[in-house]
Amino acid sequence: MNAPLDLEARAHSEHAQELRLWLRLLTCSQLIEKRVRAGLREQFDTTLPRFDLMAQLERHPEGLKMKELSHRLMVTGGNVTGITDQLVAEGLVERLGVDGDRRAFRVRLTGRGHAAFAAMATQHEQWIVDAFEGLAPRDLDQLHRLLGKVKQHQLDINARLDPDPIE
Amino acid sequence: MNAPLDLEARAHSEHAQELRLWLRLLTCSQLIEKRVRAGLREQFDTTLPRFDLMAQLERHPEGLKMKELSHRLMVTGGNVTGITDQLVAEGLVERLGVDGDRRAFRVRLTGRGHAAFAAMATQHEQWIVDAFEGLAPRDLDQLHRLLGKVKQHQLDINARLDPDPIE
DNA sequence: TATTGTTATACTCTATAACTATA
DNA sequence: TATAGTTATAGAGTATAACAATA
Repeated sequence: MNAPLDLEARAHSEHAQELRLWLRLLTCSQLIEKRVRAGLREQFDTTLPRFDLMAQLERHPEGLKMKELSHRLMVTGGNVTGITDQLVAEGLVERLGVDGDRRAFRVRLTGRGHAAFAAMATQHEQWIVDAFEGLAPRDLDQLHRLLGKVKQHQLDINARLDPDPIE
Repeated sequence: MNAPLDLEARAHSEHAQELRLWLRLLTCSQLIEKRVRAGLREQFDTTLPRFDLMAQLERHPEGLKMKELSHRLMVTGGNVTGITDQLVAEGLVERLGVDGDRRAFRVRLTGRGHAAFAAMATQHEQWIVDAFEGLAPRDLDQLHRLLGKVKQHQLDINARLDPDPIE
């Protein structure tokens, strides 16, 4: 993996404050994400989208429908089918029928899937703790709070651009 | 594009503070990046890696070697070759010889490339200003400062894992 | 021998659109 | 007609490894 020398080169004008902030935000998330992806690949032979799908299912022991997964993971339906197929083939998740709608499935973690996710989540948590160990708890709080404003603003923009509210 | 409902579902344990911060950071950067990528595609028929490569060259009017681009963009050499080939084919960048080393090239923006980048950069800047318009200047400063700590810590970790200093 | 850059290849992730089956 | 999910396809983005030319 190369060193991130100069991604911030994109900043160049009178709105340099926002640009520099964005490029720094992007660099931070890329650096952390690269380590997480590499770790998932090397230690668990899996990928971030697969981990994220399993994380959603761990939160919803009763299972989630394909459409719900698609929404929550911010990807289109075909991708969820592909990732789910892989996980089904490995016995980590299963598709169950939905009462009253024979078109739909609930996708749920199997026992093996739950155990496998627990092992990955423990390691994942350690990577993240390491990534932020340089910051005081007060800094963590402040960052979380400020990023909350940023996140809410993005959601507002998306809602305005694409008035497709959450069911 | 779907709404990012519940990516923060990954957080689940006693280190919830770090996990929630990480997932929020990731969500923010994904939301902004998706809009930037979509805009570059729709309005300029280009991609983020191409934009980033041109941004590096704009900063270095004398040109950069392929290896330097690879380092700065955090991708491996083959990718830089591919992106550069596209941009050369469109007349936006050019490869020039390097005195004293016939293996290497300098890659440089052409006049057309410079003009094309200027138009994209103006629009890009507006997307980013919009993305952060909900925050007070004071918040922007604070975020920038805190993310500076995060970034530095990631660089320290990478330097420790991969002692491959910048030439 | 090491380095610069290219080529070839493969894999993951993604979006789009056409499709099947149910509703 | 509309919806849930699948399939097929194409393209972006990436890494790896083998290679040619030069140092």
